[in-house]
Amino acid sequence: MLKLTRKVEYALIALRHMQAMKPGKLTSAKEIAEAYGLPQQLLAKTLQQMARDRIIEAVQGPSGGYRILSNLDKISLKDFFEKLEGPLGIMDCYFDSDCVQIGACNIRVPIQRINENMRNMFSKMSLREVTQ
Amino acid sequence: MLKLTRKVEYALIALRHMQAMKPGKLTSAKEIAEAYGLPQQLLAKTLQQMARDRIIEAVQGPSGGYRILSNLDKISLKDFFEKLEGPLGIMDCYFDSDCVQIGACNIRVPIQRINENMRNMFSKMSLREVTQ
DNA sequence: TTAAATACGATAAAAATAGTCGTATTTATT
DNA sequence: AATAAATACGACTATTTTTATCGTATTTAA
Repeated sequence: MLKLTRKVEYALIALRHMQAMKPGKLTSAKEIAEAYGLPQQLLAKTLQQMARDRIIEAVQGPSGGYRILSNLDKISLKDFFEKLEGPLGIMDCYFDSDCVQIGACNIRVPIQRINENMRNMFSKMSLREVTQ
Repeated sequence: MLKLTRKVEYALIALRHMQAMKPGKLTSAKEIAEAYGLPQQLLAKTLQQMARDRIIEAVQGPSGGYRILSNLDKISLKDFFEKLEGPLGIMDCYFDSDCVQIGACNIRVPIQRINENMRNMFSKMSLREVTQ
């Protein structure tokens, strides 16, 4: 309950790994996968997604790989989570509107209050705090 | 991602329903299920669990049902979630130790920092804040 | 005695997550 | 120019988790 997905987990591991290296130096998906025993293909997809989101930069070809692109201080955990996994909320009704409950539901307002607290909390934490 | 389960959702709906009634009055699982269009048996199990946890009280026999037992001000959301779903944490490594990573993992410490923040946040919110 | 309610283990169904496969593209190296 | 090592990514499969149902027992008011 209230769990992160592997995708996010692998992303954090990879970022932390990249951050520990000399600036500008590239790391490949294979290298990270072997270092931490992660499924390479799945990790690669996660890295590709982060590249699309401009968090990291991808370099193709042999001796290619990935390196950190953004300033991780400026990315909140909330934004990071949402880039990888979509809207952050304790319950779907926060952004879905196809809930069958409609009028009957009696917890929508309190749930949104919890959501706000969560989003607020993750807004205040930067990605660097986690990766450094 | 970072979602509540239905069990918790149903529990909150039920609590809120009971709280809106005259003190001491009983409500049945059937009544709540019909009012909010929830699966009765699953809701019943959730109510039974809350009864075991002494959050609500169960009365058997016809004209039986459930009613609030605890002072909801004194139950934190953290305790409530953990009673229903077990330890609250963004990742299993917080309480599991059978993670294959063992030494290799490089995000255990930062993850635990996030966990602490989450637990702290939910410790500060009472169940009543959500149900009132 | 009956019926309406809780209690709960076992199982089934559905959904979400995790992982793999195959193939295309890019590009440094030879 | 050919090769090989890397990223890119859609489609698919497997696994796990969540959600829901079934069946039966127990309690107790009427």
